[in-house]
Amino acid sequence: MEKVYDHRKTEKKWYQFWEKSEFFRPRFNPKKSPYTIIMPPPNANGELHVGHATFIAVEDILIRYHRMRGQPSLWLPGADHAGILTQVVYERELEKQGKTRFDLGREEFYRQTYQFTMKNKKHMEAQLKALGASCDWTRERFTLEPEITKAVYTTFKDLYEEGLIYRGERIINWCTRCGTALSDLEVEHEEKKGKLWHLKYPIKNSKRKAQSVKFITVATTRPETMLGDTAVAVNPSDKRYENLIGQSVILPLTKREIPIIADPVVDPDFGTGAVKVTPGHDPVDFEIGQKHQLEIISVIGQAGQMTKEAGRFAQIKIAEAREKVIKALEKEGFLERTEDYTYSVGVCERCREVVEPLISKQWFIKIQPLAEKALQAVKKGDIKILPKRFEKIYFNWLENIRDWCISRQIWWGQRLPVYYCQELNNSECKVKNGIFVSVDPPNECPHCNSAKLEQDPDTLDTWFSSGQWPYTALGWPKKQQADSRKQRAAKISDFDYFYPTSVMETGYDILFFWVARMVMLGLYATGKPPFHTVFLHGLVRDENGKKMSKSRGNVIDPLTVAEKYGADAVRLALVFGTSPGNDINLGESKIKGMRNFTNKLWNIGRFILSNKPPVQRSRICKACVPANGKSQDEKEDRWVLGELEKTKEKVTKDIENYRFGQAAEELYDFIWHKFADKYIEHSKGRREESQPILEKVFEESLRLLHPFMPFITEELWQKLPNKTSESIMVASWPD
RNA sequence: GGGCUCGUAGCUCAGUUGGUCCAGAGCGCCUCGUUUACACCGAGGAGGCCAGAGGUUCAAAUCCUCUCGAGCCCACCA
Repeated sequence: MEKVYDHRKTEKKWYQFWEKSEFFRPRFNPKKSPYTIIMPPPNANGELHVGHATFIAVEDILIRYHRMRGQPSLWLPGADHAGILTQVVYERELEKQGKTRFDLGREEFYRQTYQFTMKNKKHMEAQLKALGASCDWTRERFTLEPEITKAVYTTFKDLYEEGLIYRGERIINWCTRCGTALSDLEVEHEEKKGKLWHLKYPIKNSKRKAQSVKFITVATTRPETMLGDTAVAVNPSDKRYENLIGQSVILPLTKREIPIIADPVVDPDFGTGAVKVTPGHDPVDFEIGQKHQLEIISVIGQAGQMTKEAGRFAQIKIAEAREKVIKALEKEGFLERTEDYTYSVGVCERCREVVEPLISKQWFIKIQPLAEKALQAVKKGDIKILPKRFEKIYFNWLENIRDWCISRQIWWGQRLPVYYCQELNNSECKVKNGIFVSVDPPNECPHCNSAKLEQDPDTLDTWFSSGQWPYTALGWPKKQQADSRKQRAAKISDFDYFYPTSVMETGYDILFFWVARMVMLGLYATGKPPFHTVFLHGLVRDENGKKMSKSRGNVIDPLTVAEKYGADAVRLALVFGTSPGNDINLGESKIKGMRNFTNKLWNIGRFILSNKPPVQRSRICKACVPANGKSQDEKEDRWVLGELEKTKEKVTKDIENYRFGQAAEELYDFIWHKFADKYIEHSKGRREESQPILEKVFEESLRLLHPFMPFITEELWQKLPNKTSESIMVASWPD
């Protein structure tokens, strides 16, 4: 054995061995309850980052542990097409060639993005393997493969036919760069320094009597939207405006007459207590408009410029229009004053462009009924969220949820399974507006048999498909699909056997985006919770707790450090001393420390395995050591075996309770400071006698350590003179 | 506006239902040591009124209240 452990000589070798031996594939056994983790499918548009490495470290611990406990354990890998993000990434690639997606056209763009995605996916698979993920590659899935898409369409159709998916013209978040609608979650809010403009709206007929015109003053951060105002609202209990309610104002610049209305959402203490209402460009105003049946005027278009409704400001970009409107208002004496103001603007999560609320015809999920069940599932304890504090956050989100806009005006993704019959004069089609949903591409309209059909050009929100991942990846709804011959004989499909899954392990940042949606859609489509436990890990930050980002230059690339220090070291560094749900600070020094531990382990092995075999290799167990031997040696023996027992107990309990950081510390402390520093040092004076105990403690330590550090433990296991299985992966967990 | 997390050794963090690992680990620092497992090492050491104040208790880093600091998430802040 070399003096220093070289991970480069072992890691690849053992991964290939495991995969070839089919150790990653669970053996179907109807008598045993399976253990299943569906891997959060990485986005197939780039490299794996340290966040991926975290879930690999944690999920692989769980899977390897349960596998060693004898459960048929499935860790199902996959990749996500990641809708808008991938489209943005590939558009940037095109930009380098001076092209846009429109130069390619929809089909060609899709084809190229598909190729790009496949290339990335392949690369990511290699990265997952390099990090030691013991997932079942024979079951790997991709969100855009036909089977998955069909399953996603099936759910869409069911929801549509139950009236839970509808098409509506409503106010949505619009990204002018991406040219698509976004859900509320895809909009991030940024603080921005701007102005609060106070505008004076003249009250109609107010100058008949007096010389001076009476005004009502409203404040706004977006003066250009005043062109689309269709009311001024005040609080009904506001004494100041009591007698103005019901009157109207003449909207400056447009000369339109709009009413003064009363609505309780208006806060009388904010600003002047009077607010301009622009139902076309503000979500709150939209709701006020609905309540009071106000006209909707869209003055901002999808390209980020003023529409013809904006009159003389038409075609002008928003920012410029803002200045021009202010100038015009000032000139005409409608600008009362201006003050500095910090407000928040919505920006597109993917491209950071400012998001415009505007009216558009989109597809929505009526979410309340689904949310209610998702709430109950956690409240009743059918699903446990760990750490528990996230349950509260989950409840809060679901209790205040709004309908989910699921249509996107992008090309990359699953196209809506919605078709429009062009024979709208047919009576049956008239009733249904010629709209129908079909899982398979239809040849004709189901109502009038017309072949003149058009498919909706929109694509589905990527989270609508990933929200169904736990069951679509397992082959739902095609029940016959089974993996092994035994399964087929028992007529049990993967879905039957492995669903509901055991644990959903992911970062807390996608609790809403993904976890909550999986619960809602899983309960809806399968009638069962998609998993029993949600375990949320923290986000990885740099060694000073700062967010990792390319611009800061503090990014740790997991593959680079794995190459340098070994995948085992990186994985251990990601769990050692961490606690559930709390962020993880990671610096290279920590990884280096863990690398040192792998070397320590290696040298413990080198010491024990290079010892001459003992004169007689007696069977070692606690009972074999004289229970009340009085010699120092016997005390040492009993001590180390007792410590081993304690460690086994603690580590097992820690893993069962998801305290991986604690478990790692226990193992580190026992192996290094108790076993090596104390017992082994002491054994040097009586090597032959202590050899059986050395071997026993070493062998069990390797098994305990294996879920955390799979590679080095396998390498050492293979060197054991009396190993009990052909791989440590399939050895039993020490009890 | 609502909610969450954190504040423990110079730095980064553990500390499970309050008591027999309760004051810990890694990195860093100091002294010594190249004894045939390991210098990616060993032996020893310095260093913390567990943010502050009050309370509950026989007993609190651990539970409760408040204060002060740091960060994060949600929200219809015109």
